[in-house]
Amino acid sequence: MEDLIRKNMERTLGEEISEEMLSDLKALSFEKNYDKKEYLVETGQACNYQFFILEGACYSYYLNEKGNKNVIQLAIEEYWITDAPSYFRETAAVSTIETLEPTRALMIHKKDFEKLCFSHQLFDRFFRILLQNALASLHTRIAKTISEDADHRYKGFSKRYPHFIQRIPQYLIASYLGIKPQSLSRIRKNL
Amino acid sequence: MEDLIRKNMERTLGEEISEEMLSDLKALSFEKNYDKKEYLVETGQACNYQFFILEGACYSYYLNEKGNKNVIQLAIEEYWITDAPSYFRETAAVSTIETLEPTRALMIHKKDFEKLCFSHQLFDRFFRILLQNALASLHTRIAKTISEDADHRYKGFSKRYPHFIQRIPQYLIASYLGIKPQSLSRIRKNL
DNA sequence: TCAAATGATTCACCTATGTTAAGAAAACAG
DNA sequence: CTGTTTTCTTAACATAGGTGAATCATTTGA
Repeated sequence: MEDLIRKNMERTLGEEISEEMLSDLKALSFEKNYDKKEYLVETGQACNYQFFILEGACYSYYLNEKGNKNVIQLAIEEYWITDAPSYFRETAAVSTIETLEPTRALMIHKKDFEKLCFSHQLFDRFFRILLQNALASLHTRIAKTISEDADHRYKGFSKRYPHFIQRIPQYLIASYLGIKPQSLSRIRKNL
Repeated sequence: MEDLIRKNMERTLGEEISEEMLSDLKALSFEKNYDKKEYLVETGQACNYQFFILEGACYSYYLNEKGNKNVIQLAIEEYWITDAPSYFRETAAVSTIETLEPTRALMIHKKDFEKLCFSHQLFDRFFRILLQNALASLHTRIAKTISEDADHRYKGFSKRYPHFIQRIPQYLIASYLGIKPQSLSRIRKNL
């Protein structure tokens, strides 16, 4: 289904987008296929693209000094993912983004992103709304991370993101929740 | 100094803004003074404004079931603060925003925010950049919260936000870091 | 100017989660 | 189908940080 992106934009904006806008988007973006375990972004390099997942699954993580992965984002079909610091400022990526399955993604270069926003106010609005939503979600995530115990966080996560529970390895969900895989296993044992 | 807001916008955008833009902003925003311990936003009510702090200090927090405050944002001069879920979507505020000192803030109603973005592309851009920066910071905060121990988080925080260490009560900083005031006190004792 | 409220510290004890290590189960590759 | 790698589980033990209670210090405001 080629028009996942159109659907995503129209749902986010609450209005239909013109054919012209869509064709400008297609002209300034492209699709790419990745195998399982390939990198979309690597720490330390410039992240020049944001990705809209058309098919597949991936995740982003930070590595700390001890070499542990700390999962920042999970993404499957219809999710947007990128290294925000690098894409939006002019810095090196702080996270790595890796596929979990063979993945097909729509990619938008940051220059083209600026062009799109400049040429259609509706793009500006669309991306502003995406950012607003992301911000609201992160506020909620922070609040839960600092206030709830691991058990509650896992229950809340499973309820809110059942599609992730089915597709993402448990040890990555554990990391996303800020706990160790063994602890998540223990939590699941007690229902 | 009346033009804190201009300074903030120009620094963020990396370019000067026109007199016209500035006067449109002034026309669609207003200033308000708050006493210490007043609410800018209350949980459950619509949050129709975003606030740019001209003078003073405030913080936003979620209350969990047990009635504990969980600090989401801290803000002093030149910081923007609002309840993102409520301001950007059409929902009730999930957080409370309260002053810590007598505070003077510039307020922008969400309707006027839309108008400003619509009438000057540069406003769109400005707010998109604000959001992008906020997002990048939250990614970092999440990563640190789930990967570092309390001691490291406090050290990192003091280094990055020395101005908050001086002005914000310790028990709120503890909450921001996801720990109890007693623990922060224990951490500080060991330098 | 002093009582009351607020914020910080300390301590003894407790608990959730981390650590290490091992083995079972599932997924994958040849 | 079979061996290898990845993911998940279990358990014994260790520890960072939570809890509750008491005390001290500081700020506030009547």
